[in-house]
Amino acid sequence: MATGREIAQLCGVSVATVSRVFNQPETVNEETRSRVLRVAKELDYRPNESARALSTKQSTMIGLVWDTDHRRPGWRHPYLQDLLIGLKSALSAHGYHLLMLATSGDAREVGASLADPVGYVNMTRRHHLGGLVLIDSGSDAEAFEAFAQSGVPCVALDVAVDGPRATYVTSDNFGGARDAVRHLVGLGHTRIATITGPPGNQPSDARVSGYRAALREAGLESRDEYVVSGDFYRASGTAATQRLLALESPPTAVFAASDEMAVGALLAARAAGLRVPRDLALVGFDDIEIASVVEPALTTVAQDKPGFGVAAAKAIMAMITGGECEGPLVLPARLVVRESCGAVGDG
Amino acid sequence: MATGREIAQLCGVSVATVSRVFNQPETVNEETRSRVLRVAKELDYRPNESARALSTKQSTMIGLVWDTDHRRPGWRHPYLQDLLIGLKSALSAHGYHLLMLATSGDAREVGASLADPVGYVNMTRRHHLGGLVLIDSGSDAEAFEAFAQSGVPCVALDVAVDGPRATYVTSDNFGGARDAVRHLVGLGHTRIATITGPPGNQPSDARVSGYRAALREAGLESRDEYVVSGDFYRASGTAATQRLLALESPPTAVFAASDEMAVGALLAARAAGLRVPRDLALVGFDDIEIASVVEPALTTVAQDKPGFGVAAAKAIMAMITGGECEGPLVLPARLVVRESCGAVGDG
DNA sequence: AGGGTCTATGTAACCGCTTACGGTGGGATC
DNA sequence: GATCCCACCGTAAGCGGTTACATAGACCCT
Repeated sequence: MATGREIAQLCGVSVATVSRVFNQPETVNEETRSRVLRVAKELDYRPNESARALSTKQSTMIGLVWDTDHRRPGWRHPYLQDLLIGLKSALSAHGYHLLMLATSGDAREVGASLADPVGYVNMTRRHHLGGLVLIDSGSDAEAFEAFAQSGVPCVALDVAVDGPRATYVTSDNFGGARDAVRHLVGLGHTRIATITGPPGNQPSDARVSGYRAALREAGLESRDEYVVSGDFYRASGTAATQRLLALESPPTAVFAASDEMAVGALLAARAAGLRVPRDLALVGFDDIEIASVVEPALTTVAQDKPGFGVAAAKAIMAMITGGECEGPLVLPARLVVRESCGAVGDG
Repeated sequence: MATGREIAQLCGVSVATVSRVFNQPETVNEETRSRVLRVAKELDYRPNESARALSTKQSTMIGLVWDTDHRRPGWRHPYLQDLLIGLKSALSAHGYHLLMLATSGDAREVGASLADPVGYVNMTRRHHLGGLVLIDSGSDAEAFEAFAQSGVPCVALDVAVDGPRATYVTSDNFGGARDAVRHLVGLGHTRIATITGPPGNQPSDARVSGYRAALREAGLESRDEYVVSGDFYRASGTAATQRLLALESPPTAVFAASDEMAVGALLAARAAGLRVPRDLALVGFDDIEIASVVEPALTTVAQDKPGFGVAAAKAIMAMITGGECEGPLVLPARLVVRESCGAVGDG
């Protein structure tokens, strides 16, 4: 690889000038600049990122904190791939790259884990990362708080954080859930239950609030027995539905806080001999791929999946360049009506 | 952040000694070493990766080449998430991180794209990456070849590459397909068709070979009209199936080279008033999440998804440390029998 | 003509770590 | 007791950039 020094020699200028050509082009004479650029192109010069980072104490990398170790096996993030696509393309536009931080330690003690956010933060400093993207991995709000407080620009997904240079992006969980339940209400249901995510999980809590709000609006009482908690996984949706169906006055419609749980509910209904949507209407949340494929296709609340990545990237870049961080970013959540709610084709 | 110099001063040693403590511990006196380590711990010292990389011309990062830009919208890699989990955990064990390289250019010409592998390769040198992981993104075999030839250790997924320090990891597509079709043969089918991936796609080609081999074994003739090509997407599965059903002597069983296409086939069958598996048996490939959820659940060939990541990481690390690169790694592909082939519970 | 300004460039220190090379002291060897 | 070896450690030269500061010339003004 050609170095700046070589270019300098070939052009008869100093390395400082070469550096300036790339960093403050306006300060160098038109003719000199083009000469340097030409030679640089000929030599296929690429500035050494390590040297640059060492010198400026700033790299062109953003860290991705995604803890996979403590997950339940079988768990899949509902929209990781789209998120990455969005993140990557938005960061690319600024010349930034995404660094997936290693989580477990090794002999050299590179390690970091959510249990030890300090480790991550130090990784961040080690690599002079420009910022951090935190992917919600359950109920790690406390751990995330440590990141947010560290002063490193960071944006969390699906969990509210507070810190000097921290924001978060999340869907309009409240609104999405409210719309879903409104739709059910509009279809004539009065006994509407909900299956929630794990207690304390923020998106889940917001969805429950939306559910409650829609009931209130409609003048329907909200019964505690109709709010049963799951954990976002499919099996919990099945179990929750079984409990609901065993009630003295079982619901005629269920709003599940995740598509996985909605599928679980579907299985439970099927097992109980109920037909969906005729005997039990179902609405999910997330709009994962499965949603459109199950029989009947799942009515659900879709999130702007790549939008998460794009929004996160924008927020990070804003903090890096501007310094000020924006307030929480909430993305629209849109009800997509399919078959499981009994209103095919309706909006 | 504490630097090596600070530690050196506090310990009354030179920076060289501090460096040695971390890189060649055996060359430094027991007592000195523990003193340095203690102070390092107190100061929460973390070596500066940029400086280290600059000095050694080797970073602890592996590049991930995953071109999302030229993809059809809506396309999702069948097992990206598992792949990443596997990759990440295996790399972490060696203290390595995964860098998702930006693909599109910006003002600073950081850019790189599969169309310009040289760009990526330069990114690689810029960051002193230890190696590259190439994710198959269609039929980019030619582009990948350029990476493989660049001399950077690289391992490709699902596409054979050849180069001084390159290997690839793939499933036993041939064996998996053969098992699938054998199973169909064992069920009594004699008119078995296949829906392939895009022509030239290596996993697809191997699956077709497996299909042919199983027919040959069974003494069944392989008719050209029974081999219709798709593109891995769902819609192509539907279209292909329609063509197959319109044949004079339509098949009674279809082996699709991807689950997405199998689902497409399912839809086509349903639309044609056929019941699966009674009127048409179906087997897919990949075992994506959808497979177990559709009605009827899809019999398919499962790949060892996290295994891809782990194998890729191992191969890379072997090349980095050992120098020699291993031959192609082929992971087992296992037939999982569900309902769509008509042999529930059977092995 | 002398002084002030502005532009374009060079000089050199520095970022934090690695490593080749050389030096020191103590024990073993003859 | 001179020699040699070895374990341990320091000195200093990089790695390839960035940037504060200095310099030099051109131009304008009084």
